[in-house]
Amino acid sequence: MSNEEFTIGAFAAAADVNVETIRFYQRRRLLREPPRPFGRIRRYSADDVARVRFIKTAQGLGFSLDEIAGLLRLEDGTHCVEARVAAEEKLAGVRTKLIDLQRIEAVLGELVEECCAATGNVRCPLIDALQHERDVRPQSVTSTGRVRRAAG
Amino acid sequence: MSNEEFTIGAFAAAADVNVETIRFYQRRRLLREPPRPFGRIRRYSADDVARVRFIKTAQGLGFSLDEIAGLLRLEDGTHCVEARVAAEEKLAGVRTKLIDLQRIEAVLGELVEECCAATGNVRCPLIDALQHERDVRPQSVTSTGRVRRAAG
DNA sequence: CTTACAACCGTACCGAACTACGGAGTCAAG
DNA sequence: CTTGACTCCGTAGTTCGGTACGGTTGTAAG
Repeated sequence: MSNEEFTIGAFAAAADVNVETIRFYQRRRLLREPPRPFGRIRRYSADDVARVRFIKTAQGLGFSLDEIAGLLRLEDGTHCVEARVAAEEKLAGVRTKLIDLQRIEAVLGELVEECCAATGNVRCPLIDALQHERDVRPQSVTSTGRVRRAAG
Repeated sequence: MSNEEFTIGAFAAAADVNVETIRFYQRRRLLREPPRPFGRIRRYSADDVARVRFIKTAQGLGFSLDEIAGLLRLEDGTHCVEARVAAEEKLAGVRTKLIDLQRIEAVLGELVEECCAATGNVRCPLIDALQHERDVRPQSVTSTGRVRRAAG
């Protein structure tokens, strides 16, 4: 099942990415470099393909390559306790994302339902949907609202 | 409630981004440039802050600035029919993201629960979680698996 | 054994999304 | 009415995530 069957070209095609992307991920240590038996060509397995697809999916969900590396490290069996702590943190982040996405989904769903029903609406339902728990008032450090820059 | 009360500095601080990010978004037409009455300084409202927060949240969910511009355009009331079609498309994408996130959540949750319970697992549950419906077999265009590059 | 297409590898370049810089103008406090 | 922090604006630089290029080596078909 997970024999080394793919050349890098077939591997890239199967994972639906560029060959250069594979090499790039190898440099970033997101993918292994399979052994190259005596100056021969490397071969890849279906597991590698799944791994790349996972990376791509996670990226689409807003995770950076560093974060994805962190997720992938969770499962390698070693450093059990750290993994648990890290997993809990990731989980919290994932659940926040889920809530935000669900709000967007709800609003988009309504938008499709009602469509033009609400003419003359001034406020954006999409933006309002994500208003939860954030403090938005001016910080009035001076009477004119002068404050230090945020480290964006 | 939505008076023009913030200078750009206070605005950026309230939205937790860099001042330059505000200007950048204005150039990208993601944010309005409030009028500048006779060589005076611009002022921003709490609605502007909410808009920036929305942009940042949507980015964290994997939307590009162009996609976010599309989402924001959905709500401006005009072009009703196109908005409905666009919203339906966005909704489909959002639901895919939701499913993937839920799978990641489930696996992370289990990871936290069971932790080291499963020693000697070879396959990654995280990756397996996202295996749904994707075709992963080699394309064997020739007997050696030579195929065109994917346009990553 | 040639020949053509891949793999290999280092380096250079690319677009997206910021981030910094510098010089001129604004403005509130002293 | 000066001073210093802040705004404005154009342009240049940075980081992230690839993508392209070009020369060398591997390899399968003829």
